[in-house]
Amino acid sequence: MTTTAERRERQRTQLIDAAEKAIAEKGLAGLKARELAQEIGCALGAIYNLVADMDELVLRVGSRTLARLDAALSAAEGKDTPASTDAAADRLVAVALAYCAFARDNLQLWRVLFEHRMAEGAVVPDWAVSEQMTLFRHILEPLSVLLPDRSEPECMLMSRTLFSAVHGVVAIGLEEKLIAVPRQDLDRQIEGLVRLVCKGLSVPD
Amino acid sequence: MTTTAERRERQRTQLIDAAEKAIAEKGLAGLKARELAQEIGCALGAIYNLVADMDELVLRVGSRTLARLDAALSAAEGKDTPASTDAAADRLVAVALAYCAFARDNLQLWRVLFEHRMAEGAVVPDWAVSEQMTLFRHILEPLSVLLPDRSEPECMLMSRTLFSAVHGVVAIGLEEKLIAVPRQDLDRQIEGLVRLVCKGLSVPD
DNA sequence: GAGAAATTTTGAACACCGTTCACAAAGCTT
DNA sequence: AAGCTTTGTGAACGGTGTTCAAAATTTCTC
Repeated sequence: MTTTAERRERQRTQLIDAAEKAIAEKGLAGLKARELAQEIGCALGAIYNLVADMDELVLRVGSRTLARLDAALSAAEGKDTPASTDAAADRLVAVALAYCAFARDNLQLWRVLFEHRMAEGAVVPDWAVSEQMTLFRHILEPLSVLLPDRSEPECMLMSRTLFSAVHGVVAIGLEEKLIAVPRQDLDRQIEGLVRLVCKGLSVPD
Repeated sequence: MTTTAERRERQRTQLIDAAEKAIAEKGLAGLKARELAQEIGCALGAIYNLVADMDELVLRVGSRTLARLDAALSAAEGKDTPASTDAAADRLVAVALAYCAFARDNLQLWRVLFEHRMAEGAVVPDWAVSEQMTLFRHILEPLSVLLPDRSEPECMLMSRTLFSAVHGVVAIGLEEKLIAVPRQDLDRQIEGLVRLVCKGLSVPD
């Protein structure tokens, strides 16, 4: 016997599935409540029994994307923790390139992680925040090897900066604006940037 | 005697003024056709005699923002072209910091430059593209001093990468997401990043 | 200048959006 | 089976950008 709660949970999953598919195919602007209702076979208003509003739905899709991104980055780095600075640099490069590859392969879903701003005044839920933070271990760990004599907060700060820098190159590179790094040069430029930073960090002033 | 064309041109300017003000105060989502019509004292439909659609209006506002950004960057760099690599690095730092300051002081208008994507299939007009390209001279010029033995296309590529990297740090830093570099550390991190890259570029492998 | 023709301005109407809510249907308890 | 509670429904609401027949205005012609 399927309880009401179980069925609802299943339907909620269907809804997120449909939303994920819609965003992947048509972008965030292509996410329509009426289409979703038709897709999962329920009334328009029923959607609001499954999620509070469209914002929550987008957030849930983002959560999935973040989980897949985490998996992709984990797969990219070698199993063992890097001991030498060279290995740490290699690992940072691998993570950056994996980030770029993921963004390319999941363009629309990845964009949503950043282009979606909450409705006026609404606060991002805690679970969404902590999900984002866990991703930083992929950078923080190798970076700590490169910066053995800096404090943990300082390493964290540098992690954020490095992430933001690589993210910027990827984000603008995957737009088709003319100011962008051409797609064919993207991987090379990203690797170059990360190696440049690693070299700069390990060379004394 | 004011001809029809003159009056129309004046009204178009009023419209862009109103749109600029609305975006600066309330963001891109706060740009409403009906409010603009009321603001400039014309009928709703009259807007479409002045611009083709809202996309064009946003583009025109962006054009103004780009012009002010160009002026801000020009003001930030010293008058004379840098001869030494040190001076070139200082200039790149100054430009990056000026970029950050401009973004901070013109947050909503600056965001529009990047977050606005054209409606399906519509192509960005040529004038908008060339405007963007001219901004690169602020980076390309000092960078050429730092990279005397690289080809011009290679310098251009490096310019795009460096711009994208700094842009990423600024863009994420000015969001209030927790993954961001804290605002108080932003300037320091940007300077650090640019100096790191400059150092890496001038040191032989 | 008067009248006709062309042009411009108007705002109601249209298509579409997310969201709500009175009501109908279904499920559950007694 | 009856009554009560929970859930599903889709028309309706307020909002958006855009259109277009008609009204107002300007321009042209004689």
